[in-house]
Amino acid sequence: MPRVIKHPELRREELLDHAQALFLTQGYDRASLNDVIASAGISKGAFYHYFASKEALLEALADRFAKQAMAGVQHISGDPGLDSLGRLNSLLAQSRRAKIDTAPEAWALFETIFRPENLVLFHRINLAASASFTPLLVRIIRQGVEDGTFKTFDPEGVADIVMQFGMATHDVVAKAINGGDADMEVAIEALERRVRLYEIALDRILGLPDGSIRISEAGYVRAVMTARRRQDAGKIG
Amino acid sequence: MPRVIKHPELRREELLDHAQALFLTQGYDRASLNDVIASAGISKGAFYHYFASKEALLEALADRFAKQAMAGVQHISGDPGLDSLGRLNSLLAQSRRAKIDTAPEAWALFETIFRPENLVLFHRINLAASASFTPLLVRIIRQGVEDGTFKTFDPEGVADIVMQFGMATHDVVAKAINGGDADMEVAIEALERRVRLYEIALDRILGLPDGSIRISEAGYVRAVMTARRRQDAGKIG
DNA sequence: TGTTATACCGACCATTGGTCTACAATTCAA
DNA sequence: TTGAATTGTAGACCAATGGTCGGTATAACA
Repeated sequence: MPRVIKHPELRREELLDHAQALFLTQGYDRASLNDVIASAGISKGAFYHYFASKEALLEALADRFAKQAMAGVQHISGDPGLDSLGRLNSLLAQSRRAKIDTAPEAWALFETIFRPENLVLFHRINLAASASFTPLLVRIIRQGVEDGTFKTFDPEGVADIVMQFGMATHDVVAKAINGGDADMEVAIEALERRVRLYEIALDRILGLPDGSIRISEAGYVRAVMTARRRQDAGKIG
Repeated sequence: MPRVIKHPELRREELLDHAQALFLTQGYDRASLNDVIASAGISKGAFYHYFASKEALLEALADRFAKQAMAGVQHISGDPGLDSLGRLNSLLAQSRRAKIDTAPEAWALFETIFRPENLVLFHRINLAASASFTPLLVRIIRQGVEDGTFKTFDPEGVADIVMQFGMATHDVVAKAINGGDADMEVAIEALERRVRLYEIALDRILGLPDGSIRISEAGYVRAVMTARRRQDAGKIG
């Protein structure tokens, strides 16, 4: 094979790109290291020059996801134009949008991504995202408790619950898809219904009137997906 | 190796026992099939006579856990001596006790069990348990909604949230242990605080006055663990 | 220019989950 | 009691996996 030398940063990103595509479509376990390096057109030696192990690759990938998702969210907790509830809503909506936007392939490949073999990857991503988001969340909830908007004795705990709700999406969709009919529409329906439940649950946990928390923009998932699909169809057809 | 033939049921259970011990202490991925068969003193051929794959072994193990956990819980949803809230409380408390009792090794090996490598196993156990518990939970919640005790538009969703809370224990403890100080006392403290939060969260999600839901029996985990430890110490010393 | 550091290659390795053939132990009909 | 079918067991074998290693080409810098 010809020897091509690239800027390290670039090569690293490339590797992450290929790993992402493979991990998302096949799952972390099923996608072999050989697949990754073949896809990236690189040798084994080169790979291990950049990552200490397959595990480390996963870690790095999750980190990148988390970092991307955090972009443009940092400012919210200090935004003077918003009250506590506004900040919380803003953060939730943004994080949700970021989640969907940073991995649109994943959401487009709805049926394949939400499979048990992706548990590990998803968990890692959420763990990384959690590590970044939680402090922000906690700060906002604390502020809300202090100014009397929210009512809870355990802001960290509530923040964790919020993150849990986010992670649970995976299981909700997985259940809708794998359990019986593999209909995408049904899965989306289930997802949106669940998000509505989470909103109200959060309202009540924080002692707010029903309807205060607004996570979802109705139809956003569907919009992203169908846009993607049209795009893919264009590519293939 | 000498050829020893055992009653199939027995051998199967034995295999599950050894698998359980290894999976719990080393994690599903790290414990190799060879480890399992070596531990069980059996050949590869024999193993594959009982299980179609390593995956199937995991599945069977999770099923066994779930089945054990379900024992003595079935009757609750029809208990005429309890109202909706009583049934829910009874179910939650029982399931929690079952969870701890059926895998006391796991809870005794607190530090080793709550590690990332056990994600897969834990998820499988909870999935299996979930499949059994959820219908019961849903039935109870539905009853409560009908008789006006609970207030929610999505009983299935609330049931899922309850299961989520149960599963989240893993992450709570994992965070307390892996993140910084490996102090067991701290981990238990965090766990019990979290359970209290879940209780109140559930109260509010279901539209009940704070303090209605009672999942925990304070100190139960600690009691089981210290008992175990004393026992182990006796064995070693 | 020479030399050190970096990026890269690919043969090689042990281990893994899994298959297969051979054979021993049981079961049970004749 | 015999003997064929079934069930349980052993272990050699397999392809594929994640990972190592010695070596080489390119870049960076003196």
